[in-house]
This record gives sequence, structure tokens and C-alpha cells, in this order.
Amino acid sequence: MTTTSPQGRSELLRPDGSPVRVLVVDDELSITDLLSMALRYEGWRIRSAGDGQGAIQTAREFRPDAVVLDMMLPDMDGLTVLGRLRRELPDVPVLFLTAKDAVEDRIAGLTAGGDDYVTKPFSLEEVVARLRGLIRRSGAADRRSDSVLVVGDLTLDEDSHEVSRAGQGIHLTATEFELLRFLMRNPRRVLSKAQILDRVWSYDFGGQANVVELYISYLRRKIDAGHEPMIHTRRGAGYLIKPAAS
Amino acid sequence: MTTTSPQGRSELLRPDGSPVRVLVVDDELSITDLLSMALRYEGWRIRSAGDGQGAIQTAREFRPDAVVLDMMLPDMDGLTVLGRLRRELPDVPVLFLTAKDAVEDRIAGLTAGGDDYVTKPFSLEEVVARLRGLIRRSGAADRRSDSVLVVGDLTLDEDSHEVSRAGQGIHLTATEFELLRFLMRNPRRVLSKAQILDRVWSYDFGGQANVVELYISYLRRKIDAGHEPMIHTRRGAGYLIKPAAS
DNA sequence: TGCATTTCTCAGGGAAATCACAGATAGGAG
DNA sequence: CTCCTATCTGTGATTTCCCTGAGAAATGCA
Repeated sequence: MTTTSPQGRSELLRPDGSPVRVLVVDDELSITDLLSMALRYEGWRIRSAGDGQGAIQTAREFRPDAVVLDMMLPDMDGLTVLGRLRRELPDVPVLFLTAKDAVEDRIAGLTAGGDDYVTKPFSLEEVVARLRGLIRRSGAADRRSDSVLVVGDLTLDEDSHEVSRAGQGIHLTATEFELLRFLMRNPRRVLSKAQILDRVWSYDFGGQANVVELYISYLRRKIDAGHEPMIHTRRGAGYLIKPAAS
Repeated sequence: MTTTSPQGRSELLRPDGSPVRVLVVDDELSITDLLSMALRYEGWRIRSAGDGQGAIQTAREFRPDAVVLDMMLPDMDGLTVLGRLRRELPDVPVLFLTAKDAVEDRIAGLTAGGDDYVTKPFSLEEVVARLRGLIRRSGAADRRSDSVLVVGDLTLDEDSHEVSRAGQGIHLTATEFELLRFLMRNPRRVLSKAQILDRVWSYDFGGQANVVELYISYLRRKIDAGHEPMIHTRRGAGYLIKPAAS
């Protein structure tokens, strides 16, 4: 089920109304911390584990609705962990974390059962979006929840990656798409450049902070051109998106 | 009965609305795991067994609507298992898994009764498609569910393997056909190259990921040539198919 | 066996996306 | 009004991703 909180954020809930539970497994503490924080912010209940052994144990008693699993663990192979997890929780969807250069290697079969993966270094938006997709499709959350974000006459479909304003289709690049998704998931809320950088760009991004300005500029050309602007600058604070009407 | 979920995936259900039940029998754990995962994603209820003995027992109490049966089991011959299965469940359709070099005659005789087979290594699309066909024809699912996929003016018949666009017949090779089927079973949804590789190519495929690009290229020549394109690239995300109109 | 078809690898070319840099522009304080 | 600073955006370098031709290898079929 999808509810809308007073702040306008929509939360994914389980059919009985309780929060979604997610288990995060990674041996790097900085990663589990980063992910736990971001996923808690989504309103989800989070547990984390640093190795395969702990993952199995925690899964057994925590019974998560989804698992984020690093394929590179100190004590056992990712596939072994996966196998044991499946024995405990046959239907739980798994989001794999994998090194970029390992993709060719043995991702084979990983996405076959409806699972998914992201490569390190990832952006938090990407992880959150894919987790939401997995949970939605697994049926742990209400299936009727859909994948379309709407703000005013602007719509963004997370499945088809289609964006349109006033019925007019708009082509966005991957980064533009993620930025707009982040804005639209937080309508009427000012997002600082630092927040945007942290969510939309990879955690190891080392570039100039003004990429955010640049991409806001790109978005405006595509979204706001010829319309009442929806993307607004709050000088010294950040950016926000809101319906043109108000 | 065939229902269409909000995401556009169609599910095969039994006449009373309950999910279809499938029993998977194979002694290799990696195979039962892979199949269980993929078939659960189809919305079916899955049980698995690792030998003939377990297969019979599970069949007795699970009463599946279809069985996936490896012909090479540790404890007894495939034909023996089949015989005992038939005693328990006279009408259940069986999908045989067999090594490529297995005696064709023997299998040919078996499939005369409406059963079917695939050779190892198989692709998941193939297994799913054949199972759907068996279940549909057995009457466990509503018979009115048909086997023709339609997206815009493009049609694909899963039974006859005929494909046509705007009434014009198109010849596709086996791989092209499976790729197009996978796309058409997920219209308007972006499918990553990894997903495509995992579903359409055999589970032991160890080659370059750019076969997907290559086959997309082949498909475009045959499907989109001289028409408004239906196959679209989402750079950095994957591919999707949708009606030309929108 | 020999031919035709299909599948796949490899590599070059090209287009698109990302980003740094820097000059232009606009908001706001005084 | 002027200056300072934050923000915007044009240009182009670099990288990444995708497409496709050519041919090798595998497969199927007569």
C-alpha cells in the first residue's frame, strides 16, 4: 500500500500497515551505515549484518521483506549466502551489490528470479528505486501501488522511464532522470545541493559541486521550457519542485 | 484465466483463482533454485524435490498442476518416476529436462501424450513458455487464455511461433523469437541487458554481454524496418518495446 | 558429407552523456 | 546604485555506451 504522509512523501507499507523490513549485508561499515541511514529515511525498518553467517542468522529471526546483499563477503561466497537465504526465505527479493568489473563475470542468473543488482559505487537514489521496485513486484507491499510519480501536470514512470509534461513526452538522460525522480519524490520540499549530490550521484563522486546546478539547468530546459516553471531556486538553500498552479 | 496486473504482466491462474502449482524435480540444487526463483516470479506456487522418492511423496500431498522432471535422477530412472507420478496424478502434464545428447526416440514417445521437453542447458524463457503451454492445454488454467501476444500492430503467437507486423509475416530465428517474446511479455517496461541475458540465454552462457545488443539490432532490422520503431534503447538502463503510436 | 543457417566474437565507428571550466547573469545587502 | 556572491549556462574535452559489419565457429539439415 502507498500512503501519503503530511509532508507529501509517499511511503511503501506492507498490507497490514506495518513498515517494510530490509536486511543490509556488507562487510564495509561505511556502506552499511550509509545504506541504513538512507533506507530508514524511507520509513523502512533496517537491520544490518557484516558477514554471511550473521546475514543468515538475522534473516531467520528478522524475516525481512527484501535483502541488500554484497556479493563480496569475508566469510563465504555471495552465491552460498544467497542459497542459504533462499532456504530460509524462498520468496524474498534480493538486491545485489557488486563491483563494476565483476558484472560480466557471474551476474548470470542473478536477475533471473526477479532479483536485481547495482554496481559499486552506486547512488542512493538508484538503490532506493530498485529496492522499491523489487518490493512492489514481490507483493510484500500492496500490488496496487504503482510506479508513477505525479507532480502537477508532470509525470514520471519508474518502470518505463517515461517522463511527460502536459501529455508531451520528454526525453531525459539517466542522470537527469534520477535527479528529477529525487525532486518529484520530495515535492514542495527544499533540497540542498549537498543532499542532491549525496542522493543522486555516486558516493565516491569527486567532482565539482556545480554539476547539480548544471543538471538543474538541463532539467529546466526540458521540463519548464514553454510552461509555468515548476523547478524553483531557493537562493542559499537549494531547489524544490512544485505544481505550477500554486 | 489470464489476468493483467497493474504492471502489465499477465498471470496464469487456475479456474478458481488460486495460483498454479508446479513441482520441480532435479538433483542439482543450482537448477532447482534457479527454476524455483524464476517460476515463483511468474506468480506460481513452487515445490521442489531432489530425487524420485521425494518427487512422488511431494506430488502426493502437493498435487501440482504441472511437473518439471529431470530425466537423470540419482535414485531411480526417469521413466520409473514418471510411471509412479502418473499413478498419483494421471492427468498432470510433465516437462522433461534432458541432456542434449539423450536418446531422442525415448523422449519423442513420451511427449506424445501432450507432455513436452527441453534440453539442458535451457533458457528460462523457454521453460516458462513451455510450462505455460502445457498448463494452458491441460485445462488446469482457463482454456480461454490464449497464446498470442500483441503490442501495437505486432503479434507473436507462442504456439505456432508466427510473428507478424501490420499483417506482414516475419521470419525470426529461435533466439530472436525468444528475445522478442520476452520483450513483448513486458511491454513498456525497461529491461536491462542483464535481465535479458538471464532470461533469454541459457543459464550456462559465458559469452560477451553484447550479444544482447547484437540481437536487438537483428530484431530491429526485421521488426522496425520501414515502420515507426517499437524497440527503444534507454541508454544506461536497457531496452523496452511499446506500440508505435505513443 | 557438404551446404545453409544460426549463433557468437571482435573491433571500429559514432553518438550521446557527463563533466570541468569560465564568463554571464541575477539576487540581495548596504 | 554598487558590489559581492550565488547561480546559470555556453563551449568543448573526455568518457562511456551502443550499434553494426565481417567473419569464425557451431549447428542443423539434406
